[in-house]
Amino acid sequence: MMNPQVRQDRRWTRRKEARPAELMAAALDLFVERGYAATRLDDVAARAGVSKGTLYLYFSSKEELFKAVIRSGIVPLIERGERLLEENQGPAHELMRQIVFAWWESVGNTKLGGIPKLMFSECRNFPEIGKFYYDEVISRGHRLMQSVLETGMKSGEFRSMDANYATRLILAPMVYLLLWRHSFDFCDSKHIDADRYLEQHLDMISNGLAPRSRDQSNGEQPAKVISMKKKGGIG
Amino acid sequence: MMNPQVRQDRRWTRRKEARPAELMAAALDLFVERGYAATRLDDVAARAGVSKGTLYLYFSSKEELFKAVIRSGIVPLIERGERLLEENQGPAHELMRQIVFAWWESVGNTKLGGIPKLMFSECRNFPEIGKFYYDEVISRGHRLMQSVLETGMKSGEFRSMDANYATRLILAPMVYLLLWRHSFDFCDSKHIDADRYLEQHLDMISNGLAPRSRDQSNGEQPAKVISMKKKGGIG
DNA sequence: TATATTACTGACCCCTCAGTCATTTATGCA
DNA sequence: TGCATAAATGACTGAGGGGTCAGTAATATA
Repeated sequence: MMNPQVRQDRRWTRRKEARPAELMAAALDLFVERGYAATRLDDVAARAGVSKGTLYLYFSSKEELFKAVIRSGIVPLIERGERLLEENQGPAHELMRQIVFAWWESVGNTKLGGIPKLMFSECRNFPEIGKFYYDEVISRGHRLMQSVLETGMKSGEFRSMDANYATRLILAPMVYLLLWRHSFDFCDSKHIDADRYLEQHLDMISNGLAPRSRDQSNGEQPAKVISMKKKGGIG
Repeated sequence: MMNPQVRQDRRWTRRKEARPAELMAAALDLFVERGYAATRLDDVAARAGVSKGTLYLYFSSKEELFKAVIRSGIVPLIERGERLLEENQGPAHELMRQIVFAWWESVGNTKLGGIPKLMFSECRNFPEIGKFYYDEVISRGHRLMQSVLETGMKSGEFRSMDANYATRLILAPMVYLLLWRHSFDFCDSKHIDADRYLEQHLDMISNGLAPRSRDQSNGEQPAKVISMKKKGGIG
């Protein structure tokens, strides 16, 4: 809409190349803010600086627009993550740090962070898109983190455990942070500081709740104190 | 004839007392399955075995029905959680176990588990309900877990750390499990086994990824190997 | 400047669905 | 048995919004 040439006299200009991206950006904003159903195509078009008719020149339906938003927004990101892993071979815990913060900077802390929220909300209504997102984003992201974990286990940096579930448990608080940001954060007087949250996440998954040797000595073996073995009575 | 038991000849019966609960149950199912906007009141009524007109005898609007579903479904649960904590005073790690699994049995593994998903999806569209849910459920649940954590820190069972963020990090994978169940689980060929997932969660937050002493010795201090200190190069 | 092309507009169509209400049916009571 | 009343129905209404298309204005070409 902001053409550098002086265009005040023109009612509109032809910008075939730029329209789809602008429409998708506008749609992303509104879908994230209001959800799929509550987003009106008139509003999407208005935000992109065109009329609804123009929107239909580039996207054949609301659902197609939705698909395009998801695809174009997310696929480049996961590819970037995979490249990042290939290029670096440091210790597993360092790789994990890097992935966590790179993800936060390129997804969590940008408007793209709204996409996961959107997908969680809508994937039951659009199973096809849900499957696409699962295959192209979730499972690839999962594989990425799992390979880091398994590397660390092989090297002895991490203890051995079920890598599938451990991966889910590492990713869960990250995704949860995103979902929180795009839902309840507005109710929360003390907003989450993402860096601290992620920092403490890394700290907790590596060190757990166990007291460090220097912290405290209460006469019991830490390993015994902190183990939560199955189905005990409540004492 | 005129036998109250025989009702095949009646087109419908008067059941003033039972209707609201049946309508709310039907609405919960459909709201969770399809989201608020995509749920038709005709369908809710049909599932409850009445007509749409009857629905409006008991709820003045779709939004009021939604509020009623949330309120009636969730408030008893959090109260139960608070009672559970008051009644028990075992070691912190045992209390945590109990809360985690009690929550799973009474919320996660029932149809009530759909409510958090619903709230995450819709709270931006219904800020008033979102605030209500935040105050009456989220922050109370948070306080519950945080008090367990702080107890454990005071007793030396847990190391000391920021209790607010630690609480979030403990609750996040639990809520995430719920959200997953109600969104992407249908795409996932290997469905999450909730008990194993929660078990491993308790294990990870207490023991972290650090190798246990008996697991492996690679010549470094475990405390050093597993610590993920800030901003290192990738080596 | 004249003509052809096409990006873009916006009024309109039509269906869906929240919400209404006149009517019908069940039930308590005399 | 009949009447009064409340519970339940389902056809109806009107607004909102997805989707269309005849027309208009910008640009390319000559």
